[in-house]
Parts: sequence; structure tokens; C-alpha cells
Amino acid sequence: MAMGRPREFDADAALDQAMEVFWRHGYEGATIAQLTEAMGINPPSLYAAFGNKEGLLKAALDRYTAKRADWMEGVLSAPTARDVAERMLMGTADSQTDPDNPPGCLLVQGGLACGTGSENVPFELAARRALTEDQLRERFVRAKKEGDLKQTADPAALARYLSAVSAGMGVMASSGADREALRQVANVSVKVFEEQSTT
Amino acid sequence: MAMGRPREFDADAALDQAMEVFWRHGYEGATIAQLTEAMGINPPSLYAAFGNKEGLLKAALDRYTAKRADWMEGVLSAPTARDVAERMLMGTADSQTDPDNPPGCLLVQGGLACGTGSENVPFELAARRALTEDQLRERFVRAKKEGDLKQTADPAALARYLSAVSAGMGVMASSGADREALRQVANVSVKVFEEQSTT
DNA sequence: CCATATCTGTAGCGAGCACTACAGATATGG
DNA sequence: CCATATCTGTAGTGCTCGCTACAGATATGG
Repeated sequence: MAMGRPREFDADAALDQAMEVFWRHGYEGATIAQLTEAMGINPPSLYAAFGNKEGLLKAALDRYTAKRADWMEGVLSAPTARDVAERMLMGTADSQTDPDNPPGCLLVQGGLACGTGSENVPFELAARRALTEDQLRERFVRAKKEGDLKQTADPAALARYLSAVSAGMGVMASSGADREALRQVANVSVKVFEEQSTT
Repeated sequence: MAMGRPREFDADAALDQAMEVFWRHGYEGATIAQLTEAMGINPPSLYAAFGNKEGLLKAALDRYTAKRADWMEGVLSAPTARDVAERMLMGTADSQTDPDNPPGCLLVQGGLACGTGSENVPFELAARRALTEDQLRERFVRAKKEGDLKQTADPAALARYLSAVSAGMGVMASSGADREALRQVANVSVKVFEEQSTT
């Protein structure tokens, strides 16, 4: 079998650029013209590699979560539930105001409501946000077993709470809140965990 | 001077319908065709009354905030900062899962990131979210003077915190979180105010 | 009743959208 | 070196978008 002409662009580097465009303009606000220009390729290459606009988004989301996996592991490996919450929210405050990225979080900025024909884009983003919440919940179940969370604590509720605060910080970051403002929110939010801790 | 033919539709009723469409599909996801059909009018009537799509959004936002003004007054009139927070978050949980409305909050769902040409839509929404935060901050300044908040409490930080949690709940509601889940988040969030209270 | 002013519905405008047909280029398998 | 398979760039496709020209309808002021 013949192999055909090889691809001339680096898919991961192109995805990084696509990620940025989706992050800044949202799924519907990002146009194929903007995406191809940022990626340095032409439309046929995009469609050959990723199928369509939604396929490109999914690939970009995969890369987004893969890139954050290391950081998330660091968060979950904190010694106590309280420290998990602090690392999570402080890290979120910093990354959402990192000048190297668009403000906020791609999983929120990407699109909460979409027009007819893109209904499952919000769904896709929500599913990925839920993954983080699941990890947090399981970590808090463990914290309860290990005793650093009170026996009356509700791991699912605490994980949901952290998920909500992160998303809310993303909304604020997207509308210009600076790092100090987000850290303030993080600091206030963490207090909940001190009240739920045994130490 | 001649007066011209009078308008045949009720502008407020039409705005209620437009609000719904923007709420469910976001600013960019909502099309003029969907809007005019929901409003029961034709494009020329829409443009004569509201100027353009963005003007219609602003009018719908005005109506949205006006409709919530009463509720907000009830929130702010709670006796203590802690009760303000509870009414705010519980009311938010209920309204964001009210089956009579699309899920979430129009000021979040409307659009966090937009395409070229609609850049100030997110700005417009953010400005209106900031108004609520301002009201909360001033209410907490008063609570501090009145002594039901500790003297070490930071009214601005607490207001920002409530604003972030509300926005986060909106994100969760938009992705299908039910009323019970949001109330859980509200309950956890309120604990911060118990720790900051003197009673 | 007439002149004027505004609203309404039909029909369609140019622009920009996501997406693709096609031809030339570049690799592999035989 | 040839046949095949895939990628690349050019140049579009049809469609839907926000928006509007126009003509008919309906009110007021004189």
C-alpha cells in the first residue's frame, strides 16, 4: 500500500493555537478563517485532520485537559482536603489570570449556550468540567476516611462547591477581574474547608 | 404634526420573549429569525423599535434587571449579612432552576466570549453583574457598621465571593444541575458568613 | 378629507459563514 | 519508475446571517 503525502504541520502545535482562539472568542465566535490563520494551515488541512469545527474543538479540549492533568495531580496530592481546596482555587486564580492565556477557563468561556446545530458543545464542555468535580469528590471521600474531614462532611457537596467557585472565578476573570480579586475569592472560599476540618 | 401609525405589539411582552431566546441560546446563538418569531413581529418592526440586535439585547437586559429589582430588595433587606447571603444564594438556586425560565442566569448565559464585532456584549453583561456586586458590598459595609459582621471582615471580598458563587451556580445550572444540587452549594457557601458573623 | 408621519409585511440585499471540489505536490509499495 | 494514497493551496460552493428597500396600511393635525 502506498502511504501518501505526509502532513506538513504539527498537529499539537496547531491545536494549541486553535485552543487559544476558542478560549478567547468562544465556540460560535471563533471562525474557521481565524482558526486556520492561527494554526497556520488552510481549511482542507483542518478538515482532513479534525473532521469539522466541532471535531477540532473536541481535539482542543482533549489537549487542554491533558495539559492540566499534571497540575491537577498536584492539587489532589495535597495532604488534606483543606490544602486540596487551597491549591485548587489558588492555582485556578493564577491560571485564569495568566497573561500567556486568554482570561478565564476554556471549559467555561467555550460556550454555555449555543445556537441551533451546536447544542452539544455546551454539553461537551460540561462533561469535562464534571470530570474534575468527580476527582475532587473522590479525594474528599478519601479525606473523610483518613479523618482530616469531619464525619459529617459531604464530599459530593464540597466537590460541587469547589466546582462552582472555580466556574464563578472563570466568569469574573473573563470580565476583567485581576489576580488579586480572584485570590481574595479563593481565600474566602477556603474558609469553608477549615470549618469542615478536624484540625 | 401627524403622529403616524401606532405600534401594534406590546414592547414589554415582546422583550420577555426576546429575553428567553437570548437566555437559552446566548447572544450569538440567537438569530433574528428566532427572535422575531418568538416576539411575534417582523424584522422591520424589531429594528424600528430597538435599533439592532445589540440594542434589543440591552433592552432585554434592562427588563431582566428591572424584573429582579424587587427580589434584590428583599435580599438586601434581610436583617444580617448572613441572612442576606442565604436569601441571595437560595433565591439564585431557585430562580436558576425555575422551569418557567431557561436554566441559569441571563447575565452569564448571554455570552462570556463573543466573536469579532460583538466584543462589547460580554462587557455589557459584566457591567450588570457588577451592579449586584456593588449592592452587596454596600450592604456588607452597613452590616459591619451595625456589628453583625466582624470588624476584620472585608465587605468587598465577601461581595465578590457571593458574586462568584452565583455565577458559578449559573454555569452549573446551565449544564443541567438540579435545584437540590444548587441548594447544596448555597448551603455550603453560606457557612463562610457564619464564620464572619458576631452572633 | 387631505397631507403627513409612523408602523407593518413581503421580499430580498450584501457579507460572512462552515465547508469542499479540484488539481498539483509529495510521500510509499512494488 | 510507476501506481497509489494522502496532503496542500486555490478558489470557490450553497446557506444563513443581520439588516433593509419598498409599498401598503393606519393613525394624527389641520
